[in-house]
Amino acid sequence: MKATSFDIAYRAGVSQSTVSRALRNSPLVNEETRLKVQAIAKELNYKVDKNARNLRSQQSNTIALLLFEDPTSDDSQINPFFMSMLGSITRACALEGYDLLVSFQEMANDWHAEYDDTNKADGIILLGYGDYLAYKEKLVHLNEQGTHFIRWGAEVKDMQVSTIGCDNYTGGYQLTQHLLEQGRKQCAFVGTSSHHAPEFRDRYRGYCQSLEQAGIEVDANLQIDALYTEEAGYIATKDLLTRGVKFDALFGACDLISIGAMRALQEHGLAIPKDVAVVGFDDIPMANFTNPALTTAKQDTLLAGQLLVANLIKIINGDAPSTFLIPAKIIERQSSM
Amino acid sequence: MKATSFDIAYRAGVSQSTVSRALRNSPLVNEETRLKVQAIAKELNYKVDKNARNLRSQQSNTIALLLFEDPTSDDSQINPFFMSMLGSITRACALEGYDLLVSFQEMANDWHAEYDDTNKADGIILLGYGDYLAYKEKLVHLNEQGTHFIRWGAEVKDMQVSTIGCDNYTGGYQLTQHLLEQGRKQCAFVGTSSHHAPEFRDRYRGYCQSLEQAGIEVDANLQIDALYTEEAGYIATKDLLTRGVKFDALFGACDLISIGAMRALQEHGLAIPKDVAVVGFDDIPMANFTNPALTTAKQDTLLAGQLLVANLIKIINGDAPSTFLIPAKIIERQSSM
DNA sequence: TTCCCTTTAGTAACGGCTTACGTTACTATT
DNA sequence: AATAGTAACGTAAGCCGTTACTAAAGGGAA
Repeated sequence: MKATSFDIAYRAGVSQSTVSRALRNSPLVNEETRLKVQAIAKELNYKVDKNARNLRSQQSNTIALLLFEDPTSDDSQINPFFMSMLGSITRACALEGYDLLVSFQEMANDWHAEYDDTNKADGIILLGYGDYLAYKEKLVHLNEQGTHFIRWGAEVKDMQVSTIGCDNYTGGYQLTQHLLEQGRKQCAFVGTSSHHAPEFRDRYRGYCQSLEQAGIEVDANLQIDALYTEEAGYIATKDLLTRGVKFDALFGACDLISIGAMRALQEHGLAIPKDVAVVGFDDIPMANFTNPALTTAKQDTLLAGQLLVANLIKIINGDAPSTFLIPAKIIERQSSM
Repeated sequence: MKATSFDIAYRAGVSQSTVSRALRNSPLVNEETRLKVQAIAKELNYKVDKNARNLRSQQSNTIALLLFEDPTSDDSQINPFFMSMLGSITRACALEGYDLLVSFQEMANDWHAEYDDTNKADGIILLGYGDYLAYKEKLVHLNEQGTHFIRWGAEVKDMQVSTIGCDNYTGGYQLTQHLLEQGRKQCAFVGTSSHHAPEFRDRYRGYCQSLEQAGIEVDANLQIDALYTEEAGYIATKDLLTRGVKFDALFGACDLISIGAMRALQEHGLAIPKDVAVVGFDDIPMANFTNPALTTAKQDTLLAGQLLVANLIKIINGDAPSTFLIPAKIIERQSSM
């Protein structure tokens, strides 16, 4: 049978409340008593019952991480970038003394009331892509309910929402600059530019800015939609090629897209980077192992995780929402040089 | 303020216990009453407080996943294979109605008393590599404490422990068979063969079995230690090459090792698969994107996750521990053909 | 009508902990 | 000596559900 604080109290000859205090190192209990209690607790292999503690103190010391995947993938791989985020968030939580509840969700579901409301978690981290409009609606709900949450991604306009995100705009700008510096003139952009994927849109805006600044007109024919996956990148690039569009550089809106694009290019007999220089975005582990290795904009997932967790805890403790942009760092590899 | 079952009881004109029953669809409450209660609950946006429920019912409907990483990596990438496992476990938990608490641990820590004991989780899933001896010791502790747990990996001898694992032996055998069928004669094995890494050892045993069966003597010079990482595979292979060992095939004990090995081979001016055929193990996402794409033994992570979760739940419900081996499936790609 | 069985609710006892408040025994103050 | 202050505990009231036990009402059989 599991020992309770009463068992300890009995053996120590003190009241149960004293046990509770002693175990929490309260200054209200005498050092001697405290040591005795703690010794007995250890002996009995006692562990505080988290449910009881949480119920009483009305907080769980737990953070819920909701990971949204794009709807097409049921059993397929999760984007490695989010996996990396998950890793750093896990670590950050551990450091801050919080437990982490992980849950994969689809946007359509009623996730917005499942954690904070039930006292299972003190706050929620939102991570992932998804239908942006539906998403925004749910964020409003969360705000109305007074749920503590923070999200990763591009800023949400017209709303007071804590957001940690990458500086996609500058990242997109710098990547394009890099391509131009390599002497490339016609740079394709594979990835949607619409507001449904705000991160991609911002990268696209950076791309446009760079081109315009260099006096190059943005050519709509050089942009083609693609969402998140290797397959999407492959198909879109294939499409571009069969349409006979000419380009000597290709900017994939995320690494997976770029990897798919490289596959399409190589199948088409094009050499990378000789015929087409390719860049991606994210710096997923794979990027370093493609052939040639992929130039990309690294998002600092370690920092991102730390900021997400630290700021969420601030929010839990009553601070106002705040927003941070993390700079992206260009990692130059062979695919563009 | 958050609504409690008392609030609902008051509005519905029934007792709080009736509310509790109604919300749990107990047959002890009249249909009409039940619908009324449920309607009010919905209206008030009521959610059961998990802490109270768990405290009372002495179970948490939560599973804890402990992920062990090899000690060298602090902020580096987690092995993609485990990430894939994590994904499938998450999904399996969701399907079974369990929440998932994720925690990264180091073997050295006191993880063996942190979850089940505190009623935070009903059971624990152990995942990852690590110092096997220390690990085994902790497993004994867990067993003594009556903790409900299950693990992924090679079987642990002399112990009653539920284990789900891949059939590493047969996988290793088949991969080697595959290499032999390609006409390769001298096959290097990069990966430790010691009992510290039981998965690797089993793969090595399969490798030996295949060679012997083909009448080829196992050459100790062709085996070199390497643990888990790309870097380790790179260094080990480099070592092999500088020692002037001749081989026309290379079996990496896991994909990351093989990827590192391929890097070393290519730097050394060797063509894959022409000069050296390479195979790996795991089928991590990267394996499909290396150049050339890596032939490997796919571990069915989806099935693995389901089995881990399903069997853990059985154990939680009082069933005896049981063990399953999942077959590996050879995925033939260009690196060996 | 009487007795018994069902159906449907209500009452109240927990689950194990935190913490506000009350109590006791001393020491310090005037 | 009377009073105040303090350190160190004890008492008990919750936190919010679940569920064993009890009760009331209605129906059918004898």
